Amino acid sequence: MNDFKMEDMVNYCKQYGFIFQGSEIYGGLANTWDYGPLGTRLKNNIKDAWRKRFIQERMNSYELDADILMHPRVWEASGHVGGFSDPLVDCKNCKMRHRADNLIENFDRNAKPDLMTEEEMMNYIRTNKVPCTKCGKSDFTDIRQFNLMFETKRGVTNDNKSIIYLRPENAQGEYVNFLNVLRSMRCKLPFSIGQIGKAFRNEITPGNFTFRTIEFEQMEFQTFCKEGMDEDLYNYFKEYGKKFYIDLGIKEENLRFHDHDKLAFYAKNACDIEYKFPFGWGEINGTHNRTNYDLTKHTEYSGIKQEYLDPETNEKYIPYIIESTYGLDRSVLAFLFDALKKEELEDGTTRDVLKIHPFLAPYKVAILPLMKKVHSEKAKEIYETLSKKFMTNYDDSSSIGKRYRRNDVIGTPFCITIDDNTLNNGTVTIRDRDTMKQDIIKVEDIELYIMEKIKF
RNA sequence: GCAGGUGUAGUACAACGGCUAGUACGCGGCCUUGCCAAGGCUGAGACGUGGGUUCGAUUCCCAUCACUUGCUCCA
Repeated sequence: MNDFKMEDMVNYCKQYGFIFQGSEIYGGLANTWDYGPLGTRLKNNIKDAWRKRFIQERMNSYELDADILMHPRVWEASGHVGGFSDPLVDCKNCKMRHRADNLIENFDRNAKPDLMTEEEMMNYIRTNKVPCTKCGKSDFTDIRQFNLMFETKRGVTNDNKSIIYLRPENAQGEYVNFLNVLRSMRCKLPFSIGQIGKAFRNEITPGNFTFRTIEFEQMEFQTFCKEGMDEDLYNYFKEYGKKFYIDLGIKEENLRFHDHDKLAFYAKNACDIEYKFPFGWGEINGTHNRTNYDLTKHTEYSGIKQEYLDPETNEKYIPYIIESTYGLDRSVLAFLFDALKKEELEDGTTRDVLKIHPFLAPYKVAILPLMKKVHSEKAKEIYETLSKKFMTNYDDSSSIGKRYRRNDVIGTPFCITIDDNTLNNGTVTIRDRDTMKQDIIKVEDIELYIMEKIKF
């Protein structure tokens, strides 16, 4: 169980510079959040961990950085222009909002709202007096479409042809560059394209802090393979993803798989990794077997064959794709919830400690001169050296105990105290956040000492 | 987007139709101390925004924005 509620987490993040409300001085903008100095470090460290695990340590994995803005035809091919919207109606009586297709389906299982146009759905509801599931009356507004893609326009003209979209998912960037990566990296199947980047969805959201936002960042991993290998890879990447979180310190009991029983139209199989947030289980990763759907569609819409020539069999085929997407903002939140602890001390008081994996910690080490007047000069010297290697914090105000606490609460794994011994013998006291144990080590050994313990 | 609730320093809370809007923790500085939130002195910091009523509004009213609970939505 988490020690902190969502509200406490929002305050914590604000207080210590992890996450601030977006546009706060103007009253805030719903569901936008800005990462502060420590949050940015944490987020970047998660990206680094992911990049190391998914790109660097895997043969045949390549990173891509595709543009957010893409040709509008991409979203026609992907189905987002046609299908990424919901037909919604409001009950005029009780103000309840419904999806028109769900209303019809509930009313008559044999009706096929998927095959109806908007107008046909409306007519069906009116002629059959389909009732509101809440109040029972049948008095609805017209259907309104909510397309979840953010639109913008390019150029100075305002005609429809100039509408472009902020990408609602990153995957298409990898798909449209399939042939480019294949050729330039001389890939053989199976190979993977990973990407970290932002996506945008114009959703009506219930908030939950950074769990659901209109602008969000994802770490994606698309593996291209031959049909037949797809299910093995799908199962492999589910486990691989879970291991990623566990290796970075998330407790296993706070993670679970959630297999989708209702699949999106492109998917053969889909499974989420969920984290136990205070509001319930929430998706932090999704792995999908997208089959050859996407590349087939892009072949169709672009007229360019998205095929692989198997060098051994000389067979040409459109590869299957296993997609595994990691929500970066959600991962930040999960890591924070999992690591932030209230710890009871011997004297009965408590301290908040961010017991986060050292690889993810915003600062790796804090330099604390025991006495400001006597030890600051030496402390700054050591700071200069260490900061070339790690994110290093420097704190010389208030008592030494208070400075330990300040660093505990932001997750700094090591605190180094500079005292008279440093001046005389060249040794420092290094204190471990989790064990509270202290070691006396030589100044020149600090780097190796820390390096050894922050490995991932 | 609908319905209800809530908006006072970084956080938690207080007060008031009119005087310099208080307290605690946190933050800065100085003194003292010197290895786990010590003490003293001191400093900075807030009535979400806009309009209305009023001689005067942080307080009452309206709107708006944000947060929040429920519904809805969620590739």
